[in-house]
Amino acid sequence: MIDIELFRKNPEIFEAEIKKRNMKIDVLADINLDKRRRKLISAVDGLRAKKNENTKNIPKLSGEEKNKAIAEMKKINEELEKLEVELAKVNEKFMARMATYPNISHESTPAGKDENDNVPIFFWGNKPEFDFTPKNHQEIGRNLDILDDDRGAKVSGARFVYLKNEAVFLEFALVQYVLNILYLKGFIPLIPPILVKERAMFGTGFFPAERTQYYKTELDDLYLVGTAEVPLCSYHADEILDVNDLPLKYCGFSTCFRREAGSYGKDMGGMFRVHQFDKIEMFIFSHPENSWRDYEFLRTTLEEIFRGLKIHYRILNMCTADIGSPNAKKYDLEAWLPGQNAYRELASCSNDTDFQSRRLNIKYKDENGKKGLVHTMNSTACAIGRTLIAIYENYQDKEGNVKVPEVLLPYMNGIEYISRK
RNA sequence: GGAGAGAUGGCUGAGCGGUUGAAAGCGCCCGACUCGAAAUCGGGUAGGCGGCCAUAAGCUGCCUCGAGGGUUCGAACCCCUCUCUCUCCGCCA
Repeated sequence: MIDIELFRKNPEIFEAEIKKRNMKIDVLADINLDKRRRKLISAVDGLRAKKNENTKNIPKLSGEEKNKAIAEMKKINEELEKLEVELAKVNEKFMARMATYPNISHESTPAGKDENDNVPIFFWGNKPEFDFTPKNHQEIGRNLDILDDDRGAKVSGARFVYLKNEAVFLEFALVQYVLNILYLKGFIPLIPPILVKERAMFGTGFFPAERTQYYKTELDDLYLVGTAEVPLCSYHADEILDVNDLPLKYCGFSTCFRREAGSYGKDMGGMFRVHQFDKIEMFIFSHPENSWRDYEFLRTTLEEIFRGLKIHYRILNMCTADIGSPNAKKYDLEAWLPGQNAYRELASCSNDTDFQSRRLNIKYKDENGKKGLVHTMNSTACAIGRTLIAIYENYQDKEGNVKVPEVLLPYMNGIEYISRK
């Protein structure tokens, strides 16, 4: 949610932002709606003040005078009710309009029309060289009997998979490896609920913009989260954090569910784009003054995880067309996938500044008792499915076997090589 | 799923249908006392939305006692619905 006071006083900031993001919003119409709304608020408040005054006087009156006062009150009530109904309507409309406004992007976020305008800014490692044609993860996974997407489809439908045999150990090895790194950096580990109320989806900015992307339970008004970001951020909803605890760092392991509406035919087969996957997510509540410093820390932490796995990647500074509406800035980490001969997104890292904290009412209080909205930021630490893909494709050999990355060996029960059974 | 109890400020906990945004206590902040602290004394301590105003300070109006509706001139207090929490029973990883 944007700052309404800022919107009112500097609408040009939002005009510019909307243009930068290629969005179409009639800012002037919303400014006028706000004017109308405030006029109504004044009128309603005035009538209520009159009413409150009469309420105080009535007990002191008696007889004819009292009856007169009561009659007047009835008249005020009629007038008030009309105005209140109108105000409620206007207010609701205005708030719904405000909910469609995006966050103000950071000055370093490039303006762009599509994914071609994302700017690669860091590279690490080199493309591995093969003296054979590298296979894609689906082929590798099926051959080694560590990925079963056919039966996933049979049981649950397209875009569902079974991880099998060594893949299961790899998942838990990745979890161990990543959690250990994060724990040493002061992240508090959480395993959050993944079925959440609508408020959590709205508060984190996934609603109303991406409503169709998420599963809703039929009997209860609960939603399956698409990322642990939702319960991690909502964890401190309606709380005032001690400034000395900032930056407050959490990491959460969760299964993630995405409907992938609108991506028909894209990345079919295997487990690149699936409805269900597990992920470790990092989340930081930060003091606004340190927000951009903490955000870079998040990015370097993410990079450290992938450097340990020795997977070649690049970091993109995402342009305004590709960042989410709550994001002020977003980096994507794209790993090199030899089987696809392409860089593909494995992780993303966003600073949402005060957009989520305003919706979820998350504040800090400093030594002087001053309160302010915290900044929130999140990053993938490890999306298991896609990281497995990167491991399969980068660590494959001529025979189609897969070597286990060194950093995972301590957690693999002696498995060093995944080969055909 | 069945039965019962409850939801009031940072916390505990009072609240008669009409100066109750809310007693009291605790906590916290400021001041006095002290070399300093404790104790004691005095004062202050919710949030949201508007208006005046310099997007400050300050002043001021309105709203908020789980949520929504109803009764009433007037509701924290009466009525209805919902949500949540707790206890017991049943079921269950």
